[in-house]
Amino acid sequence: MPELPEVQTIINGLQNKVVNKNITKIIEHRPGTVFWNKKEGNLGEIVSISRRGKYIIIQTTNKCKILIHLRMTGKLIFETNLKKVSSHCRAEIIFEDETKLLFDDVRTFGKIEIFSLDDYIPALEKLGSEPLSKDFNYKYLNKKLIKRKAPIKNILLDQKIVAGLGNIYVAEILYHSKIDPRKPANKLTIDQFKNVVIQVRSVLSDALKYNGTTISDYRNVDDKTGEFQQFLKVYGKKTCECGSMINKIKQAGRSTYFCPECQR
DNA sequence: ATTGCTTCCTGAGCGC
DNA sequence: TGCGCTCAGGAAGCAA
Repeated sequence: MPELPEVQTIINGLQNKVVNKNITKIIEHRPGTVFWNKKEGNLGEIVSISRRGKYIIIQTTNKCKILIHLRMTGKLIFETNLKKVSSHCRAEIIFEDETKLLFDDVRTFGKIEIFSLDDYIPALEKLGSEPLSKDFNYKYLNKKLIKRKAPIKNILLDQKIVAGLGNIYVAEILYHSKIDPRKPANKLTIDQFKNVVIQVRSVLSDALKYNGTTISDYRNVDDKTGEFQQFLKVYGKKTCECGSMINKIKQAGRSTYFCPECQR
């Protein structure tokens, strides 16, 4: 569910709400949600909140890193009433001033992991380049994809190549790039790589501007929806602006939407 | 090394 | 109304 723009919107919302707050405790309501990769204890105050791919990274004064992944249906909701609990509350991060962050997650795939600051975190090390950074350019794509025969759709979903894209944005990016999602990655031309890079940046920054996309579950820290769903061109659509029907197929077990006329 | 299949879990929406 | 089926934005783990 939450992809880069949604995760970034959540982080932006957290900045002026929880930075500098002292974490009293983390309550786990559902086993299998919170993992301590170090001795359980005081985390201290929140120093910074950042993002890598779809991971939220919270650093604290006690040399800890809290890694949060929302997976499909996870939400982080800031709540000033300590007693209030959401419908699928899996964990709570409680602050000294009696405010808290609710970790709500219907499908329970999301995780909160606590590490020491200098721990090696394999999940982060494996990630590919950040799509909005300068490292992500056509040369990088060309180098990474030259031997990849899998469909370009599958490759763009691979976090080891680009970190932060999910099913919705990949569909939109390939639509704007006018590329057939079934096309083998190594068959793209240099011009197409260049175009993909441009469209990745364009779609993600537009989505960020509109606080992400809400299809069903996604909410920001104030429990508000995003607005980018009104700008989607193919994902979940029946017809293309060109008049032809949008095709819906399965790729690697996930639904792919594309316009057979506009995307070649 | 790369690929694609399965799995984790709950809930919504559909047809009958 | 209710049952059973399919589907859902992610990614680790596994086998081929």
